Amino acid sequence: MSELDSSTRESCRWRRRKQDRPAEILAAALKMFSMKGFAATKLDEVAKEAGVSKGTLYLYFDGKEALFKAVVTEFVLPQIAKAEEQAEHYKGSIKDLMFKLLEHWRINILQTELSGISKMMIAEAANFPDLANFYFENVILRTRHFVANLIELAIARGEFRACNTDYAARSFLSIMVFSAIWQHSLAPFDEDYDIKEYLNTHLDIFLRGMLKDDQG
Amino acid sequence: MSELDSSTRESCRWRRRKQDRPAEILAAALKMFSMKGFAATKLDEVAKEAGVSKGTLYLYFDGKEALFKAVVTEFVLPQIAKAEEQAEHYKGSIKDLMFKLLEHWRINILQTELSGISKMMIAEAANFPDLANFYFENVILRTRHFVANLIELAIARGEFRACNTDYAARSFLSIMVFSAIWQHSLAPFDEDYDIKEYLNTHLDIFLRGMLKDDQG
DNA sequence: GTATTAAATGACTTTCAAGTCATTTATTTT
DNA sequence: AAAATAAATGACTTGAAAGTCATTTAATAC
Repeated sequence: MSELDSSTRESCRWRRRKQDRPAEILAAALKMFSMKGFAATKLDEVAKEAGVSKGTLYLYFDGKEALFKAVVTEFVLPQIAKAEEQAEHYKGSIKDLMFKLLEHWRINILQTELSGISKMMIAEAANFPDLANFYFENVILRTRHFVANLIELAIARGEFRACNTDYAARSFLSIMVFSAIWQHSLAPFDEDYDIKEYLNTHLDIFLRGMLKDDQG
Repeated sequence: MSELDSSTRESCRWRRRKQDRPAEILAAALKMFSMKGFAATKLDEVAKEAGVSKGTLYLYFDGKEALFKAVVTEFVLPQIAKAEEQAEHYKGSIKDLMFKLLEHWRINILQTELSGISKMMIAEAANFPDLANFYFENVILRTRHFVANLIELAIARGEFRACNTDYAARSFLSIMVFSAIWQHSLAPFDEDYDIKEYLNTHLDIFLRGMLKDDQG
């Protein structure tokens, strides 16, 4: 009944939808932050995108910074959890797992709005230290530990040569983060840039540099 | 005489220094753009840093965008020319040259204000497409061709294995650009981050991945 | 069907920074 | 030394966006 009402009552200037508003606002915020960055995103735009007024936005979130933290918590952290889980149950070589992870990154992060968050945070960290600290603690450190553990495991298994696992993890993650940054900065000017080719070439070089000579 | 005057005449509210103003303003702009990025830099701040009023700034430059292009032309392009020249006269292996280039990058770019320009441009490209296009054409493409040519030479000499030189160049440059980005974004939160260790580990992996098995 | 509640609005206030220009004053010319 | 020139100023205009709040109105309770 109320379903029918909602689509037929054109007389309504707006409807009460307390349940759905937060999610709709967060989706709009993700889109705008990803497209324009933190400072350049106007809350009026987020509100418009979410189909509400700016006042409503302040009804559900304390302001711009709170909105961003909510976006990270809602959309980014679950992705990390998913990667951790995938690794936990993986049976093959670390080399193969890294291919899988990078493929997942390309399809589910890079080519979606999520990659805009990586780029945004790194682009504006210097101007928003509180956000930067939040992101570093919750996203960067957690991801780095995850990758460093993988590399340690690969060394223990005799798959990778011994090295400083912390810095090797930074190298691997640099590839991913840089691809996100490029995607949202100069890639539009880089006419025959092929993301897949870029990631594959980079991973290929990385693995040749990490594998023991008898592996491969 | 005029030297003495300039230091003793305290009564002057300001002095006419048409010759020196542009360079002083550019140095101030480099500093501020590097510290805070393009959008967040206020021209009042640049003026203050340069020891002039905002009006004077507009006397010498057409506005914020013109100021940035002048900064790139004045400070960034000469650095690329210097690298091209260094390579031209280099006698050793490409591997050794790459070490040298990365060392030069670390000392003369990364740890100076110049690295802030790399970071700034990539951080804000999406919001300033005109600047981004200028930077891509004049800085990125030129640098990429430079590195791709080096790699091609290394392959021709039998030092590197055959590969897609364009994408291998992107990989190598990613390392450098990412280090600049990190320096000006999350490095301040990354407590035991060691730039030298990061660059060396990354270059080591890159070269092991590129060298022919009999080289090294 | 009337009263009550609270979701939603959007005009308003405030703050901030880009860009302008009439005025001031250092320097040069005569 | 007076007149002319142009370097430099800073108060002002303009516009934009964050955050507020008195009012409106959809939904619910009685």
